[in-house]
Amino acid sequence: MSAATVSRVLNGKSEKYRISKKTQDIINKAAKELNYSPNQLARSLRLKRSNTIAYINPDISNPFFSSIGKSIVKYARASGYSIVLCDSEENTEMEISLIKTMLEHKVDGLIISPVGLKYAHLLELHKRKFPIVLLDRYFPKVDIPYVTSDNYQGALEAVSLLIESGHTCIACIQGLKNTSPNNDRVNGYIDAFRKYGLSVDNEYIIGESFGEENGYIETKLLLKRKNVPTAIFAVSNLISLGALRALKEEKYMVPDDISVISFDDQPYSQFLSTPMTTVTQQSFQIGQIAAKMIIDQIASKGNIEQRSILLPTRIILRGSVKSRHSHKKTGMHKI
Amino acid sequence: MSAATVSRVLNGKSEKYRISKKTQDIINKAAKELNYSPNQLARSLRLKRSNTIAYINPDISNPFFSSIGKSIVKYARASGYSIVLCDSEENTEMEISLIKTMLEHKVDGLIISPVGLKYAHLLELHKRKFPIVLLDRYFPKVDIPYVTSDNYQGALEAVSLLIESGHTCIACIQGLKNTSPNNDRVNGYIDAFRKYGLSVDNEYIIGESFGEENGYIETKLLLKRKNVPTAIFAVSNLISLGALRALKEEKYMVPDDISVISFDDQPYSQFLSTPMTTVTQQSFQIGQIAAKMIIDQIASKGNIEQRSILLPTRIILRGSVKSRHSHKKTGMHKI
DNA sequence: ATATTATGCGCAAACGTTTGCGCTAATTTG
DNA sequence: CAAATTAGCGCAAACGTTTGCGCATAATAT
Repeated sequence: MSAATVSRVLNGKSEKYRISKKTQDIINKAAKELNYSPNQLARSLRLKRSNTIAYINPDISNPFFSSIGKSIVKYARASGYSIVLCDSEENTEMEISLIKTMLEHKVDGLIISPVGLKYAHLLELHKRKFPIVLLDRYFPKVDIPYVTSDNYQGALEAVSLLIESGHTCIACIQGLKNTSPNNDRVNGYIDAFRKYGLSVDNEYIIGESFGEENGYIETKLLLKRKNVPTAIFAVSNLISLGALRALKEEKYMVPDDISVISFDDQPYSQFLSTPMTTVTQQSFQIGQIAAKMIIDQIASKGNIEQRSILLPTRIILRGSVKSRHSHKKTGMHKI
Repeated sequence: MSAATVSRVLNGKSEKYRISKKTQDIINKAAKELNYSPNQLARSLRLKRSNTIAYINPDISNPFFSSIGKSIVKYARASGYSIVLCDSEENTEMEISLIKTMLEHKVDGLIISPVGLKYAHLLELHKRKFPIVLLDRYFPKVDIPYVTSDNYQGALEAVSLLIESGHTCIACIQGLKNTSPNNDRVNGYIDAFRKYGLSVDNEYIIGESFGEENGYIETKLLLKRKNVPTAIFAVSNLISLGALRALKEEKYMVPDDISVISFDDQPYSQFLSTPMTTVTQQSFQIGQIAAKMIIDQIASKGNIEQRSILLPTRIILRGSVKSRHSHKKTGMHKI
């Protein structure tokens, strides 16, 4: 029984290579008995594909990314792919190094939530027709396919809600500058002001990272200003958590002293001391779509022209936004 | 320039094989220029090691596991290993299948937070001297090395706190039965009652999964009993989240109507409508230790006798536990 | 000048698969 | 019964490394 025959039987090519039923039985039985399992390294080496996809993101412990990770892993496995998870720690150098490692490991494709400040290394892959899809953060100037939420629209609606509730001094605590989700959300913030004919004060667009610490620090500073804003638009779930920490320390009540609205809904959002009004993303779908896209790219050997996907967000109204219209003053009427 | 020489130079074995400085330079320069990067599949095939470790757990989107995942990934990478993350979805069949896949991919070792109901497949690996370490869930009957928290002690302290606060009717909403963290925590619960000479009522040990839904359902049922407990001991972070959901629906206030204490601290725990008293685990250390252990096993080719590690937990006192002692009745005095 | 030792590098096997091609034996056809 | 066809399977190359061994050539010793 040559290795060749074994290979053909075990890979269901008995038909094609006319392996007799008898031989098939012998091989199958032996495989069972010896508990044979193929060496995927050798297989991948020969086949030039590894059935492995890498998912690189900036912070696995962020529930936003971990839930996306879960959906990727789930969908990919159903399609016969394993996922190698990497954490770039919001560091582009690390990201580049991880990609190199993944390429050496011959992953078939790459899903990446990049740090988002540089794209040369990603563009090069795409140009080489290496399967790649961006998730969450993308590059407007560059045509690498991506899937993300409609961050602009989400922010526009969130801030509109604040304005319609009578707020005019609204701080925007942003995440990492010059990344697409941040830009889009900040632009949504700005355009909401425009929409209502208000001017935006750049002094209230602050912050520089998606992390908790940033939310904490910026809120602390905010509360020391002479004009403390009446509302905060937090650009990520971790930022709002940090903001809450600062507000609590400084004994500000939400929403009585200050309103808060946050991007990213989480399971706990409804149980916060004041349940948080959030703009929620369809993270499970995002992951699943990204997985589907990368697998399609792999199947077509990078010769497919893929359209990027923008998923709608949705505002979940809870108690963290207070209306500043006194019932007597307001001229607004519910219909 | 033969492949052999190139290999030796690029792997720093020029000394050993007496490659001339001149040749080294030529090779190094060419490698730079051609942007050469080795094929790790071929390398692994030849070397019989892949510099890859699998981490299988029951739910990546659970922040407990994802933060552990992050620390594993971080430590492993620093030691030159990549991590393949798998999600068994609390399903033993899936777990077995994932392990098979990982072995076929020739991972060098396996860190696993098993479903915890069966261990034959794990024990077999260990007996074959395949590097494996259990994380969080382990098997008392079996000597596979593990790292986990001192769940018994944590539960004992948590429930003792409730009892000392004057609670006697305390529900224990447990997770997946017959898994070690669950057993240990339930035993801690029971022994706390014994310690104070109280009898435990098995009717109040309920539940069957670590998930949110379980916490919700069991709390719902609990609140319909004729004797509603005055306190709930939730055996996981997700269970307490589900409990909160039910309590809110049924308009029970924490801690005035009912006290809650939960295993697993989370960043948001302090911001809940009543900040939650929790028993916190050192998840980052758990991940790091597990990574270190598996790497040591790999280095020793499974010939190391490893001791399992039990990390202490710590109670974080917040507002979700109410004292039922009236100040007049109690004979207890602060010193 | 010859024998010895040191230096520098390539040959070829091995890792475990997959697959085009071809060989033998069995079967069918004329 | 010979020729042609078909059935059934193995040979060997290829994937890209690593490494023991050995072969030249150069340097040194005698």
